[in-house]
Amino acid sequence: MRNAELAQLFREIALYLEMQGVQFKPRAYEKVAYALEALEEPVLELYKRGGIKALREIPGVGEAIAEKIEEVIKTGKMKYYEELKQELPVDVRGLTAIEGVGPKIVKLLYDQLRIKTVADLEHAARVGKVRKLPHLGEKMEQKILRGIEFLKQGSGRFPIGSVLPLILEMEGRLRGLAEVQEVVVAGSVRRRKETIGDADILAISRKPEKVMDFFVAMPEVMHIHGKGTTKTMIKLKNGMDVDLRVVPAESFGAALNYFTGSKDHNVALRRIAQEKGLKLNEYGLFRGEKRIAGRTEEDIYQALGLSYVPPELRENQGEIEAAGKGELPDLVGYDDLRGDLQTQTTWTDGSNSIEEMAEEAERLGLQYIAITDHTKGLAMTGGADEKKLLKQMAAIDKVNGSLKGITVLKGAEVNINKDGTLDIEDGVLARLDVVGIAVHSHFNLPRQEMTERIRRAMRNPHADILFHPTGRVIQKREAYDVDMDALIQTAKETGTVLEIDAYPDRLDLKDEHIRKAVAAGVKLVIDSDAHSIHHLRLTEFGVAQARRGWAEKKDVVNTRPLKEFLRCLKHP
DNA sequence: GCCGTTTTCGGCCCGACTGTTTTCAGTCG
Repeated sequence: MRNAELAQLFREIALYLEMQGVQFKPRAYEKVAYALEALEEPVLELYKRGGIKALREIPGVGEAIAEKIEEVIKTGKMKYYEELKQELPVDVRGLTAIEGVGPKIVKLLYDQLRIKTVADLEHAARVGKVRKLPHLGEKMEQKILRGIEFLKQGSGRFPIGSVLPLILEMEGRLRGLAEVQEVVVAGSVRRRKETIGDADILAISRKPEKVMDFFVAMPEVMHIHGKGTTKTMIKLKNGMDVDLRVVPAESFGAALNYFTGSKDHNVALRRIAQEKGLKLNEYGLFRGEKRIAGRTEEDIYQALGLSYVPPELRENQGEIEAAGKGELPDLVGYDDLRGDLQTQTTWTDGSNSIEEMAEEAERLGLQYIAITDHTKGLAMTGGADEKKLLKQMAAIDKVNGSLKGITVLKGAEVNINKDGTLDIEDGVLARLDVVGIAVHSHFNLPRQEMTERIRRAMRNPHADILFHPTGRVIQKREAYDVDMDALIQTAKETGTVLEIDAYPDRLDLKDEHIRKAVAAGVKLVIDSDAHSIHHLRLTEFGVAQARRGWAEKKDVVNTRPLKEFLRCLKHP
């Protein structure tokens, strides 16, 4: 059983226990579910390596849960779960996924109407049975039907690249109001998570009614969930929920901190406040009745004895401990990049010429750009063979002759064959400035074989950068099964640079891999993977990803000037 | 059920809004 499936099992147990009104245990199971999802190594491997003792090393896993995991590994089943399921044989996960439906309502629906599935619920709501239940009414019935409709439409999460521009535009409109003194986007958008569930916007205003009226009147609004003077919640036509909160100036920092999250980071901060005899909420940091901080986030962190934690790090993954010791990383900045090492042109599947790409890159302030069109293994893109590559090199020489402010590097996105060899011969690779290698086929190899395949390719003395190392496409394609620890190790040994592909559908490496790579001293590069001039600016998402992985400027080789950058590559 | 410079028991983050209430439960973040 995979980690994600096991996590789901525990999450369901948490829901069942909540339905029964059990105290505290649901949190314990939920916590383990999160921990399992965050775990890089398959639980099975972990167990094989260290048995039940190793399982207990997982945060939140104690004796009872370790035994339950062992039971699943040995028998494929969990008795405790089966019993809970038998007692209340309902699709808790499906039902609670409906907006406004939680475990208590699921239980009510089952007890009163024998509703087990989303389909059952939809039917009951359509014929008007739901509104007759205690605590539910006509409005809840309608809300449930709307929630079911929305669920049918999709996952409910949006890749950050698809929503950030709109959110920033809405922020800008609010900023333009005379009644608004300050406005900031908080939530997972501010933390620059890979996908966004909903957006939170905070504002300071003395006339909140007017701000809320303006907000709900925006043309993108499809539905108003609720509207008050401090909190208003809407759904946009694209399906995303956006909350706007108006807070007093003296609490703005506290509110910003609170609504930026993550939830885990907040909980940890509150614990620290508690230990100091203080109370932290969205209105400020209090000693008794007295507010001792709250106007800015900086004040709050300082009052808690912590250095300021950048939003991208706020996941309770050790940043609070580091902030306490003054050991937070000096993160790579959004303006630090000097070059872009993965771009495609009309020579293959890009839509702009070498010259157009170079000119746009120069306009964006870059000093160098590598042209890395596909190679022959990717026939559908018109991938280059050796001959075509040599021809393109000559074309690049010509462009370099006419451009002054930027250097165009000769590169390629070379296919890694199934056996780990490359699809361009070494003699030609040797003549390129930058060789990127990437997997574009045979995604379903077993873990061991895939790992060996890529390691072999990395050992090629010409292979400078491993492009999009896991191959995932967010919400479309799973990462292929590969041992990333082994790849990081090989990158270290061979001096191969690992790419953070900034294209918002990829964001590959993931944050936890970046963090491991940084810890191992592996060099990173942030690329746009641009297929047109409009994509070149997408590197900002890669920088965000790098920051979420604790990367510093020194870890990212394309923050360096050209000559220094070239010295970071292999030179056989 | 987990966890521990309050370690083997007694805690476990906190508040807004809705819809249903007639003082609050449930959901959400």
